[in-house]
Amino acid sequence: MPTNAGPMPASQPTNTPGRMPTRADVARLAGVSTAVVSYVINNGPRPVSQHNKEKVLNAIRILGYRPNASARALKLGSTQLLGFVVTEILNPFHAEFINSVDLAASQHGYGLMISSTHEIEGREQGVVSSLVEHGVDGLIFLSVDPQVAARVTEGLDIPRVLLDYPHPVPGFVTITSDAYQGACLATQHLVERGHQRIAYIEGVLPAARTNLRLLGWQHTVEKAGLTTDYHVQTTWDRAGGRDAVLRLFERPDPPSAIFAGSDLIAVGALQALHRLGKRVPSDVAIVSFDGTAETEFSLPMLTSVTQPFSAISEAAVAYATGTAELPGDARNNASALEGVSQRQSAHVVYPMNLVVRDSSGGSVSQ
Amino acid sequence: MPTNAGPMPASQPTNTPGRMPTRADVARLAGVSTAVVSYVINNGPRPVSQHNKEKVLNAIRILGYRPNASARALKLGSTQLLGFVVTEILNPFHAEFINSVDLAASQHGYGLMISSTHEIEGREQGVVSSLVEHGVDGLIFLSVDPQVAARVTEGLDIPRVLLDYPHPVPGFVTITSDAYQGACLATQHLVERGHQRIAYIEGVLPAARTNLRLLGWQHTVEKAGLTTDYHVQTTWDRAGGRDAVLRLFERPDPPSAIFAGSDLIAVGALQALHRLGKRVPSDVAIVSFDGTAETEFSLPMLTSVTQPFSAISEAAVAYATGTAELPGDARNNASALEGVSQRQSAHVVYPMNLVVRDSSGGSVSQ
DNA sequence: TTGAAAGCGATACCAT
DNA sequence: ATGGTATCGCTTTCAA
Repeated sequence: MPTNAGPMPASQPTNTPGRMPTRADVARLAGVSTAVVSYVINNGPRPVSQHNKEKVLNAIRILGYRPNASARALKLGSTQLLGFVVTEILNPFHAEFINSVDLAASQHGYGLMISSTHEIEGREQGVVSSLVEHGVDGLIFLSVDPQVAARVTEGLDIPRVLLDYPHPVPGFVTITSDAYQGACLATQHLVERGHQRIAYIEGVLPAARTNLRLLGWQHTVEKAGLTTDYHVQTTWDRAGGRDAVLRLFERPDPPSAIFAGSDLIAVGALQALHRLGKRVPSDVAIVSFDGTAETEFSLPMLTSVTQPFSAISEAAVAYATGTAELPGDARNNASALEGVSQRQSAHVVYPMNLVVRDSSGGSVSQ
Repeated sequence: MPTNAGPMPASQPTNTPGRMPTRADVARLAGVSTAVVSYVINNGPRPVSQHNKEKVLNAIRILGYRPNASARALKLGSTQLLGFVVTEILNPFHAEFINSVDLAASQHGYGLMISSTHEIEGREQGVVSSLVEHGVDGLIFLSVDPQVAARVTEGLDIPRVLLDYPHPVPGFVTITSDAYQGACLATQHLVERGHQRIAYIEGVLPAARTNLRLLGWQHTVEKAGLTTDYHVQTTWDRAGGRDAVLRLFERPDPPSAIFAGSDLIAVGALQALHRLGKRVPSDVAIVSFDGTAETEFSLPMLTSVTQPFSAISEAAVAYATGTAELPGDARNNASALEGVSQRQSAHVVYPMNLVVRDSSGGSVSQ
């Protein structure tokens, strides 16, 4: 036995072995009523004398008492839990949101239940049911089809937030970055570097969704008098970026610059260009979209338009917890129709930023 | 002046729309008692006639009834919730575990509460308290110091699992891959390709933790009669890998092969080698450790020893939910000392696998 | 300022 | 096979 001078285990509570202490135990030990214990723990709604407050705090410490959130939730009808539904956790873009939503939620005093559909068809229903039965106070969706999100949350009277969706959806708060503006930023950056053949690689979007990145690229390219001919569709992952570049460079007159619809696509594109013996940025320049952490450690480092992950996540949590103020006219259509409380809608858009690194020639030719 | 006359009396005493239907509503509509409704929902513990069962199921459908997990948890003392504590979500190694633990948990019918400490000193206490107060039935820790995990869970009587920790810890189930064997695999692979100067780059480990990767590399290198001189310590991230390579190649006789302690380090190393004009694998070969998704899309693709993420996560969930069988002698020290139920311990180790890709010359020099 | 007590919704035992 | 009901831990109104 080493003479471990570490901190001694704090004096163990000497209460009944198998049972967690309850508020009644605290009250008994402190010599007060259970109501007073509540008042102390919640700082209200009634005042407590300093004397009793200390006795209660002491009893709590001695017993190692922890409030039971289930009981609290049952009484109050609020769990202080938020549900986060995502299609796939390993996508770094999603991971960024998971990270910042987790932070924002804990700052608001909320717990976060995360559920991935693992891109399994029809899994949304089960995932949401589980979350709802656990009593989440609000739901945040990422990369989930709004139609599906609406269907599986039908009849629920809790705030629902859709992340990264470019259109308003009745009954939801939609929060997104300005993909059009971001695409313009990215493309304009390449135009200004003198590129004439600027390609756009993207994954396939659901038909219902306006393709704002495409629009931004198109408008910017056209305004510069360049061709919109270099538009390739693929899948939203690394393999997609790789394949798209391979196709692009089968053409007689391949592009000199690429705007990639996501970081993942850009990383795959980088790999393909490397295989083809093309140098980045001297042979081909690239700007990516999203600005996840890996853009800083690709070869070369990726210039990208970045998502305001924190701002979006904070807003999402604020709405999901009911903290955020809705726009003034948002409660206009509260028709009280058939008594179904029509949840308020809002559409919030944040601007994106251009971060110049190496892949666009940012710190090479200038 | 808004005609806002305060909160509307939204609730009508009749078919109150704002209120979720309860078991009593179902019982009333079905014309049975609440007990019968329970028996139907839980398939027991008492039998119910086919006739009544259908009436109840019907009523549930009509009302859109959802059981209230808070009430259930209060009565049963079990939330069907697991807590997952991690230091940092954006680390792809962690994301792999989040993904596979989420999958395993939902397959077991459990919800997952995730909390990151965001690597903030002392944040573990608050994070665990929140999880515990929400009543999680078990806790899973990843990359959390066992001392800290033990301290912040003191006095708790729920299963605690430590992921990716190489030693048994009293009161915890520790689950890990065999890092020693993995390191041997990786190093041996480089030895067999004829490398004489094989470096090992790793991050700094807590002093209390046996450095199994280092041991595996050392033993394998020594057994081959090679030098153990190329050992560099850095940080466990991409920047660390980059810096370590830069240092390594300041030496007069730099290594011809690198075993990287993590994928992130390998990716940073790749970047530095690129800067230095070294080609991978022809000038320098690399094998990485972990086998996260990005190893398939680095330039070149990384040969790596891979973690059995699914197997580890499934075991973790099985233990955390109390489903898994503990080894026979694990309950030996149930001394019932002072009535404090001594939780069982176990240490589970899974083997790693070598996946050969390009960075080690795997598909280049055959 | 404090205590007593009525519920929140679900479970399951004790009756029938 | 079914109904009535005490109970889980906590919040808060009402009474003192």
